[in-house]
Amino acid sequence: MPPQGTNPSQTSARSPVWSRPRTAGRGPQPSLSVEAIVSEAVALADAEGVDAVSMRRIASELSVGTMSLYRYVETKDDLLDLMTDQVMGEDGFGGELTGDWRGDLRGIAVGYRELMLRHPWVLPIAASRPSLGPNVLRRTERLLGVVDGLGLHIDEMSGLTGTVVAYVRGVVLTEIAEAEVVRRTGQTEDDYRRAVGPYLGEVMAEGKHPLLTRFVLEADEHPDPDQVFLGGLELVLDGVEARLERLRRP
Amino acid sequence: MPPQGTNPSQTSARSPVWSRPRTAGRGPQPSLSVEAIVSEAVALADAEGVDAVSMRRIASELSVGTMSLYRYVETKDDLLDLMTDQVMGEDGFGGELTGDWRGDLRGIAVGYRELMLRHPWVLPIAASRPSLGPNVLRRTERLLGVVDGLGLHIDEMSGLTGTVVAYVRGVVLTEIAEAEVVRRTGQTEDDYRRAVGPYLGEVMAEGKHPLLTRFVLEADEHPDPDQVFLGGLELVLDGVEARLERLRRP
DNA sequence: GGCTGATTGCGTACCATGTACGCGACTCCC
DNA sequence: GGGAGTCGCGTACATGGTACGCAATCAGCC
Repeated sequence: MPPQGTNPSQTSARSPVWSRPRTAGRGPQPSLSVEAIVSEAVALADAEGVDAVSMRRIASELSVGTMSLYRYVETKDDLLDLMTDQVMGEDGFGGELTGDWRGDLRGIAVGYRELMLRHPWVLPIAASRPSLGPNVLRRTERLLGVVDGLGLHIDEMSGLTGTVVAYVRGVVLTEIAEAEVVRRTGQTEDDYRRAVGPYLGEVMAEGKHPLLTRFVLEADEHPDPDQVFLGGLELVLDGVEARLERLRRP
Repeated sequence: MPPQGTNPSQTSARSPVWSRPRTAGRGPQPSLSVEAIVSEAVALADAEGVDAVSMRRIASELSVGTMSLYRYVETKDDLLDLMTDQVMGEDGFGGELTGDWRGDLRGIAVGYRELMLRHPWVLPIAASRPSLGPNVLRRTERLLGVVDGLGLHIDEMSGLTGTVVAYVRGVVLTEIAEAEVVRRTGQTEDDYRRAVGPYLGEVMAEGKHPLLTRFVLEADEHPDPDQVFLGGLELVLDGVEARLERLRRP
């Protein structure tokens, strides 16, 4: 990554991947396709983590020279955008909305979390400027649709849904980080607890952390992550409900 | 990073940084200290982003050979843990709790967000297994203290506070990602909007995305991030309130 | 006061990354 | 059949973390 990172540069006008021309014409038959590259990259990222996705690796997996990939994809960031959009379409968006905002919102949140757990590398990408691929657009439309028809201003609609999305991302961020540590170091949560146990024992013996102590001694050691997520989600949905009521009788 | 990433290895028992012996003794006077290294690394990360924090760079900033750092710090990951804990203590934790759970929780959430915006690199670290440094421990204790004395089981206490924390992290994740893009590419949000405008125009013209269209046309173009965050936070706190009421009368 | 052995600083080396550049081979259009 | 545009890709560069081993340094013991 050459002179980058310190240049408030002139790149300010790159057009989005989605609207770049698909030139056709004269030369030899392309032996690859953007789709093939994207699919391979997704498979790699899912199986071995984002770090495994290097241009060299993708190329070798496709039995192709590294630099050949750059005939199809402008930069690695573009590739990541394309990967994200592919994956955002894979679950068919979860079917029609029912009109029950609470159920619909819950369904979307659950589906979004599952998608990100299947493809841990999407979270950081999805959380930055949305790469406006067709599938991302359809998802956004559907999400806003949940609170449509309730007489809200668009800013309120995006505020409500945005809050739920933020919660989902926050939870998933932690879950992914944990899984990532396990994948990279091979140290499971139990290993960790054992390694940290003696130190925590000392800390508890000091007596300055009574609640932490209660937590270590009394808390459920293996809470079901799904239940934890769903519990917090209902809490957030209660918050949405309260807000909706307040907005409807001013 | 040599043979790592594919080894379900035997590392399973590394002790936490916090409990490693500080050997003293025979040799020459150390010309550095862990603290000096950590401080330099934090300064660098804040000023130029995590990517600027390389062992070579820190060393050169301290006018010292690269490999000298490894006499004080075992790996870069350890260094990141140490950096995190340093930063977690910098705001004095925000003073005494008032006993008003809603105000206290709001204060902690606001402070936590500010801390992460000041030091964008902490989020991914804080979200994975907590590096149990002294400052992190005090923060955790304080957070649990907010919902202490309400007669809740420790699992409920950690569920409630965890949900709030997840929301904060989700919001901040997006804010940081945006800032990071600006820092790295120099493309501001307005530049982005301009670059993407024509493409979005086409999409809107198709007519398949009425809500997205409303959003583009009617939504506040420059919402105050603080207000957006606080708005969502109140929503979540309403959810907490609802949950508390339900828990208190079973 | 000199020896022993631990500790410090650090140069060198290895492998991995993204991608700019430019060359030769291919193929469609005229 | 020739020119123009495209494809595949080898080479090269700067950047990253850190294993290894050597020389300089100094505390403690005799």
